[in-house]
Amino acid sequence: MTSDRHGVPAENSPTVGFEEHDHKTCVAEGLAAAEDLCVAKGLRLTPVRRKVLELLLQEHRALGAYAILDLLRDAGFGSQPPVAYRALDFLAEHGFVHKIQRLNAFVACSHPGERHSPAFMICRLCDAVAEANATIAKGVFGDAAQAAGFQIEKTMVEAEGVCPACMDKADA
Amino acid sequence: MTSDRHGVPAENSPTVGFEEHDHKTCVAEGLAAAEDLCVAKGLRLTPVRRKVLELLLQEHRALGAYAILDLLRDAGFGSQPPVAYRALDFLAEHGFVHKIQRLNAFVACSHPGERHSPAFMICRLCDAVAEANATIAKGVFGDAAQAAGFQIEKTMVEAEGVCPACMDKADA
DNA sequence: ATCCCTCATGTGATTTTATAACATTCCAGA
DNA sequence: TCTGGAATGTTATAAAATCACATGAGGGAT
Repeated sequence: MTSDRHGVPAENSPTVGFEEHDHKTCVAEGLAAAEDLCVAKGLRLTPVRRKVLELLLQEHRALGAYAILDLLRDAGFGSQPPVAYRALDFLAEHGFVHKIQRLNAFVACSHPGERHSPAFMICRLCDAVAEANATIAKGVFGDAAQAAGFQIEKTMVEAEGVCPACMDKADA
Repeated sequence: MTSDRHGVPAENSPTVGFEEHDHKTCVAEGLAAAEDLCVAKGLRLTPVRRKVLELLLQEHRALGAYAILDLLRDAGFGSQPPVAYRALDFLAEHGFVHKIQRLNAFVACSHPGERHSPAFMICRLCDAVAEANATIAKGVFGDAAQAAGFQIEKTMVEAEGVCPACMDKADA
C-alpha cells in the first residue's frame, strides 16, 4: 500500500455526497470536465495538476496536502510541499477542487464549471465530506453584510456534524 | 437603518465590528458576562483564561495563537504554545471566543451567552472581522443537509471581502 | 486538617501545515 | 531560433498545532 504516515488509508470509504454510488465514472468524468474547461479558458492542465485532480477524484474524500504529496511521489512527481500546494492552488483557484478549512484538506469539486458557492457537510466521526450548494451571500447573511457596508467577495460555509453512515453505526 | 457607512448602528444591530463604537466598555462588559456565565455553569475562569479573553476583547480584532502567546508572556504567564491553545480551547468551547478559520486566528465573541451560529465578515485588506448572526442551518442549506441525512451540529460561515473603511480608502 | 483526586498549568520536544527563495525546464509566440 | 513568462524541482524555513510528562492548585470526603 501507499505510505500511511500522512493518513492515506489502505482502503477508502467512497463517499461523495453520503450515498454509495458508482464511483468508477467519477474520475473519468471529472477529468474530462476539467480538460474541457481548461481548453475553453486557455488554462494549462499540466501533468501534476491533472494527477492531483485525478487523485482527489479517485480517493473521493478530503486529502491533506501532504497525503497528496505522498501519492504524487509514488506517481513519480516531485515530492516537496510546493509541488502539491501549487497544483492545489491552481485547481482551487479555478474551481476544480475546494479547500476544507475545518480539515486543512482538499476535495474534488462535485460540479465543476458551474458557478457556485459551495457549502460542505463534514462528519466529525469519519471525516467524510459532502458538498451542497447554498448561496448564503443572499438571504439573511447578505442582508447583514449590506447593512454593515461589507462587500462580500467569497464565502466559506462548513457544517460539522454526523453523517448518515456514522449515525447508523451509533444507533446500532 | 443607517445608510451612512460610518453611521451609528441601528439599535440591536445583528452585526458588530465595523461600526465605530465606545470601545471602553467592551472589555469590562465582556469579562463580566464571562464571569457570570462561568459561575452559572460551574466553569473556572482561571487567570490565564481570563487574561486571554481580556486581550481579545481589548485588541478587538482577530489574533493568532502566537500573537496571544506573546502578550501572555508579557503579562507574566507561561510562554509555550499549549498555554495559549488550552485557554483558547476552553474559551471557544464555551462560546466566549470564536476561531476564524480563514485567518487561523481568534476573536472575542460579540454576544456571549446567547445561543448563536456566528457568521463572520473578514476584510481581505485589513483583516478586520465582524460577527453577524446568520443561522444557516435553517434555510436552503439545512434542507440539503436534511435531505442528505446529515445531522448538523455546528456551522462555520465566513465571508471574505472588503470592509466599509477599506472601501472608503479605495474610493478616495 | 489531611489526604486524595481531578483539573489546570508549565515546559520541552515534535508534528503538521504552509511559504520563501532560487535554479531549471518547458513551451507558445515573436 | 530566440526569448519571456509560466511551471516545475529543490532546499530551507516559517507558522500553526499537538504530544508527553512533570508540577501545582483547588475541592471534597474522611
